[in-house]
Amino acid sequence: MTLRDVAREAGVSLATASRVLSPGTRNVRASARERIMEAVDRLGYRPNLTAQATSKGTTRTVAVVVSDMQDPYYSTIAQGVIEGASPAGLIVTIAGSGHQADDDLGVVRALRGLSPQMIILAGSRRGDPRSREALVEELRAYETRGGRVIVVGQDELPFDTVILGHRPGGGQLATFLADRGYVRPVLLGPPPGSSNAAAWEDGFLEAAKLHSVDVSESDIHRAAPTRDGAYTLVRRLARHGLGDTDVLVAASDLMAIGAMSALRECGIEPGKQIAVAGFDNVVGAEDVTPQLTTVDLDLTAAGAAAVQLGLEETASRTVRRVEPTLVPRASTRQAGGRP
Amino acid sequence: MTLRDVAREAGVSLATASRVLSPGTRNVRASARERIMEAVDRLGYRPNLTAQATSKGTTRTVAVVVSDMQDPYYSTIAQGVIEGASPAGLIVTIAGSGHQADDDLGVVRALRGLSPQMIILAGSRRGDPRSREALVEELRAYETRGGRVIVVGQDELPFDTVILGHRPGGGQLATFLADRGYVRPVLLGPPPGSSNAAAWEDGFLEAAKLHSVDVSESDIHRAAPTRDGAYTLVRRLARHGLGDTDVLVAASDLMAIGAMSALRECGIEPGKQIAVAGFDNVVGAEDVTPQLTTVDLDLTAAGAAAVQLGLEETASRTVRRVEPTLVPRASTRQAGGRP
DNA sequence: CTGAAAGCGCTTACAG
DNA sequence: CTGAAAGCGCTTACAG
Repeated sequence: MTLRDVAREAGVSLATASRVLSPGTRNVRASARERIMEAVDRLGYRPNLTAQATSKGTTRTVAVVVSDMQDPYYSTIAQGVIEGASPAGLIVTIAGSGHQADDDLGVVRALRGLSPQMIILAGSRRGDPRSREALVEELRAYETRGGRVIVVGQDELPFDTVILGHRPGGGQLATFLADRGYVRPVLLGPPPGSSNAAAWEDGFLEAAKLHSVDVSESDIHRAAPTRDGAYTLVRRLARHGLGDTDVLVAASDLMAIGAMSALRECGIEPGKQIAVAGFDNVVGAEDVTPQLTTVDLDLTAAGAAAVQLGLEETASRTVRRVEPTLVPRASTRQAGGRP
Repeated sequence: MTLRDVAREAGVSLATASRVLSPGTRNVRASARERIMEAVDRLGYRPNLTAQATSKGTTRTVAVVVSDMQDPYYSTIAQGVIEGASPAGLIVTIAGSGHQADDDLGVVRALRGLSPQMIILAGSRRGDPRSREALVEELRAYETRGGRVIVVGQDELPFDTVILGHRPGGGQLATFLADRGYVRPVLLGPPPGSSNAAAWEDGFLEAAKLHSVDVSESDIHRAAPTRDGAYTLVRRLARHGLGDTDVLVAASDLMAIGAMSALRECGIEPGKQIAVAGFDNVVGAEDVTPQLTTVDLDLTAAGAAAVQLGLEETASRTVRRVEPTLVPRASTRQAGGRP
């Protein structure tokens, strides 16, 4: 079933059949158009996208690069992309590396060969300068051939970007906690290398300082940005004594949730003896006990915004922001450690 | 940067350059091979996968079709696929529909045009017979052109299949609950149309009957298979009184978690007055209070198994099974409603 | 409005 | 072992 078959069936040339089926519908006589569409239906013709791609140099496809399929942070962005792409008739393709160690570079390389119309980079690992350089170069080359690249999250790459609310969200959280009387926070973040987490941390520390809440380097602990990473870390911390810590502030809900379980197992009631706050507002954040105070990033909107941005032709680097919303819940309802 | 450039740079013909770079590495003199590889490096040549695809009719790509990106059920299978595909040098592409209403058919149609080497169908919506017919036809056509299709989950499609433990898992759970003394279960399932849920239900009911636990049609309630679906349903049920129900058995952890929150808000302590059990063992199942009893399906293994199966040439329909494991936790620790 | 022809970047018999 | 040539399925100036 090729276009040639359709053309023959409709009694026209390959060229006019192509003209009818391609998006940029050129002028074709109505009768011819009809016959062709009929033939398409009758034959069950399905255009070969890869052939279109080698001919036009691009596919009506948007590729999303994520670091970890399993992390709700990424799957929510992906969902937003799907929702944004669907009305535009674009099909979305999600690629992620299986191992933490793999950087985004390899994935982008493979993806480029597929000639998507745009690449949305949602991964947030910063990587060393060397591989960052290589990544940028790879993406630039892709742009040169007409591709669009959109970054979601980090604000450090020279491409059109959708910035999430990590920084202001961290700030809102710090202000909220200070208002509630919490003055001895301990931060649970990922190891260096995540620009999202860095923004969150900066935002938090800045606002904390403004409210005279002192957070020293020794109050910041780092672990793999997963449920288990935080769980293990907090078990260890609790063993050594959490001192007069009055609130645990995690870089993600997943980490916060792991932290809560660890506290509980160490005989510390989360939300009671020590408050807990997360980040992201994932499904499930309101189902743990106590319900988790967090910051909603509206990741779905961010994903959709990325597609929109990719559909536009921008003259220079364009940045779009998605605003965060503080979601206060029971895990920070008790008064602080000190009045 | 095309193969032609590489060939010129290496002083060979397009043909031999192609022979060196293609997987099925035919005999090429070592010196030529070296010069070509050098040229590839020097020029930063990246093969155009879509061109390869139109020429060979297939891409070294595996496409996964899911119903909902956000559901951990699907993202875990996807992760398994990625892990299975990576060593084989296949890049994976995940496609899902944004809306519940869209069936898998449209996605498969679009995907076919991309000529992946295999399509892994993880969606579990059964759809009406008509669209099922169309889906099968579409996939058959794809197979005819050399593609491989693997179904994960449902056992009702005429293709190679990886069967998950919904049926035996449901049975294990029923047996376990009966042993614990629970005799008045209420089931929380999705609306008809999910074959996974149907298998789970069958397995549960069959084993329950074996243990003289009676479950009538009126003990089975249905809602959207999401956290919110179950939450809303259980709020409603609780208002009308849950009677002497002693355990809520949900078709997924997500539903179970929503149910727990609903119970709690209605003044019923989950795990205490009414036990709760889930299915899937998602991240977070051990972080709710009480920790959730569930069944682990090993979805990662299933995803990897699907890729393996797709790599093999099977003579006739081949079925692989992944065994479920019961994970007893605190949410079913109390004695049953009746001794 | 429409067709014949060249071209997209690669692969693969076919003939040396 | 290697090259010239045909072909994959589609698109798009070019010339009617």
